Amino acid sequence: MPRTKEQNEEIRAATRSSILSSALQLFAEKGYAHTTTRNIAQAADLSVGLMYHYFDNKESLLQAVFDFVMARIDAGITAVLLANPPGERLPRLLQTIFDLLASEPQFWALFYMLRTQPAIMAVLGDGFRERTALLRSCFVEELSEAGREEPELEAYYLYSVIEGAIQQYLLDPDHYPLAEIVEKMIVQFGGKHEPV
Amino acid sequence: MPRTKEQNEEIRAATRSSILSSALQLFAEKGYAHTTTRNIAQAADLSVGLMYHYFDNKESLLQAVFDFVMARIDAGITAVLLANPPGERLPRLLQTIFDLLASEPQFWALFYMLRTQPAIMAVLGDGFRERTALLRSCFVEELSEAGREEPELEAYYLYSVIEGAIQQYLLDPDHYPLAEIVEKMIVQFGGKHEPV
Amino acid sequence: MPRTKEQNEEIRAATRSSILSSALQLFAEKGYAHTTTRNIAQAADLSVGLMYHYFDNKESLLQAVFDFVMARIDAGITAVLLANPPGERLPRLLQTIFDLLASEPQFWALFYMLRTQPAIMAVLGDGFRERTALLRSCFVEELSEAGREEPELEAYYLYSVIEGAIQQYLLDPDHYPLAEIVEKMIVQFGGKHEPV
Amino acid sequence: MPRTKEQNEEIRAATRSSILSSALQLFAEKGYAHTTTRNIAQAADLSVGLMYHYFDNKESLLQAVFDFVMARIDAGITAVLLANPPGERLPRLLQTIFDLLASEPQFWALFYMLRTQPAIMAVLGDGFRERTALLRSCFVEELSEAGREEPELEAYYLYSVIEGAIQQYLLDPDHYPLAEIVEKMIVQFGGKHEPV
DNA sequence: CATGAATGAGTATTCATTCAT
DNA sequence: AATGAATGAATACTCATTCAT
Repeated sequence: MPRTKEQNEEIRAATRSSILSSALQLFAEKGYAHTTTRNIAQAADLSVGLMYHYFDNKESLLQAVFDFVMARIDAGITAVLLANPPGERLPRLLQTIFDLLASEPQFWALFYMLRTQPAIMAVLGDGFRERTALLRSCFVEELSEAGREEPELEAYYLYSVIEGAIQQYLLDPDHYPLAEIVEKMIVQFGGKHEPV
Repeated sequence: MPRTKEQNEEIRAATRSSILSSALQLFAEKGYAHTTTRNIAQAADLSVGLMYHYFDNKESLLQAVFDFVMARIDAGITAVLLANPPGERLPRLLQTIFDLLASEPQFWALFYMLRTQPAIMAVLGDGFRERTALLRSCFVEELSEAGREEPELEAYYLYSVIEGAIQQYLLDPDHYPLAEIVEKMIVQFGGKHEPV
Repeated sequence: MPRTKEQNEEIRAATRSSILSSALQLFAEKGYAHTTTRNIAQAADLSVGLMYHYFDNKESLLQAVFDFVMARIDAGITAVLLANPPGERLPRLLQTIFDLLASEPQFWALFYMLRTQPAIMAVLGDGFRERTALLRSCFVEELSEAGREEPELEAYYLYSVIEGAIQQYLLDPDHYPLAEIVEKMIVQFGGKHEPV
Repeated sequence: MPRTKEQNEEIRAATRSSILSSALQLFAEKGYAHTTTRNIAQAADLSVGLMYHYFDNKESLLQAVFDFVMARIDAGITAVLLANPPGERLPRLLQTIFDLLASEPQFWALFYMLRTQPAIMAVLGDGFRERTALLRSCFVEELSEAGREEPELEAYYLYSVIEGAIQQYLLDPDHYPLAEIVEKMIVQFGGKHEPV
């Protein structure tokens, strides 16, 4: 008797997810080029062949990992946007981003690793630019609502601080004063602008 | 007639430099992993074998390229330090860094590409951390001299803005408002702190 | 209610036949090596696993396809032999062969595709040689009955023309003058030999 | 001191030729799909990598082998055409073709093996059709010169006998009466047509 | 100093076949 | 009878590196 469709889909979902997280782990740890498909299969405790039942090739696995990571990030951001009124979201957004950094540093390590690889940007470049634009436009809206004078420019600036902070943290997590830096960001951008 | 020693050394220096700049160009363009030694040799217009007379292997060539780029950056920084008194160097330092970014973006592209590659950080990691610490200690000194209250923390923050700005610019050079961002940095960190 | 034995056998026969014709189609279209078992299963609209209930492996499926094709050819030949007296069968045999070529070219395409593959001839070689010998001995008998002087040699010659014609036709069905060629064969070999 | 250009070209020519003949041998013996690149390299007594210095990939090696075989066949045909006046070339052409068959059967084995493989015909198909058309037009000319009534049709017929004979011979070289068959061809097509 | 022919270990990918359900 | 998830051996191809000349 064959497995039912539901059984199969469960199996597929579980295996797929196992491959994805092994791949994420390894890509972040050793880099895309230095991670072999065999590495991934071994880490996910399955055969190479099976991996290819789930993903067409290494590149589309990368794409899927990227989407997976992005979905995680998006989920956090969306939750903040839904739970807070415009103009008060910035501190929460920052908190969300940096909480994720502390809890899942490999997400961001992967993110930046991919973003600086020309060969990979050829594949994922548009995805990256879209994300960046999206998040920055969030910032613009918040800064705008908060009555800041140059929301566009400040959004660029803020985005730069965030990215810089994330990467500095990843470079040396034990010494980078993440909490204070985040607080400083919030002070600089998060409070309502009180004109004299 | 055999070449004199000087002629030989000149040739060696020129060849070496040609290899280095070809490698830099290609690494920045296609990434380290996707650049073959043959690519580099062709770009530098010499045989693969000869390249191995100049560099032991691909990794040490990378190391040399890195040193080459760093020397270039250091030169600019040192010049600023020598030409200006403590407490007034910050704006010049920023200007120097971002001038180099505009004129030689591939320097920084390579810098960040390498820094996000685990496999490469295993080789160059210490170099990176040293540079970072060095430049940040410059900032600390300047901020300290300028009478800022939390020079250490501000140096971290400033460093983060700089890195973020550089990478945002590299991601989309045509739209990133580099000049305004730099100006904003100078306003935030470069002016003397005037206590009320 | 479980199926009766007859129902089961009917299903089996139908499934088996469906696999066979899918395989024939695909082998002829893409070649044996380029046809995957999955391809065949999909074309026959069943699972890979089930296919292996019907055929032990790809090779034995090929064997079965070959037998199937041969049976088809044999049937035509036998019918001619039964319906006509010795000495008058040659034109009908030719007609039968070339009618089948026009109606089911993939039979012959497969036939020759297999026959020129060393790896396949290792498996099917004897079968091929037997068929060839059988058909040629038919020719010998006919030519002999018809009073030709060198029936053995002429049978070889005739057989060669037939094979050449089939393959030329398969190479370029739109231009090869099949009908005229067959007619020429009949003129050359099919008429009674009238000694002066 | 590097090798001179001539030395290199000599080496390249020798190696290339060695690869080609090993590939021809193996393709003919085991078929294209069953011959691995490693097989070829081993047979030519060199490394896999080196093979790829000479041929871009397996397919282009096949193409080169095909061209090589064709050049050999062409050479024979051209020589006959040059050495004999129109109208008298047919017997010589046949002799040349079948001499080559006897001396280098693997040429023709390869030829027919390739021609019946759909996947390969996708690559070499045009080459095959060109050759066929060329040789047949030779026949047409000869038959025409010789005053035969239907040179076009006879050329098709003749071509078919030739192909059939070659393949029958390859199927069973020990028993196929090649010499007699060729003689018969010459009798049928090679003599001047003497109208009553 | 200079060349490029040569090596071979390493990698992504395919596919016939098995087997738990 | 039926499914399709799972296996892993096999294969084309790449590339850093060496070395004879």
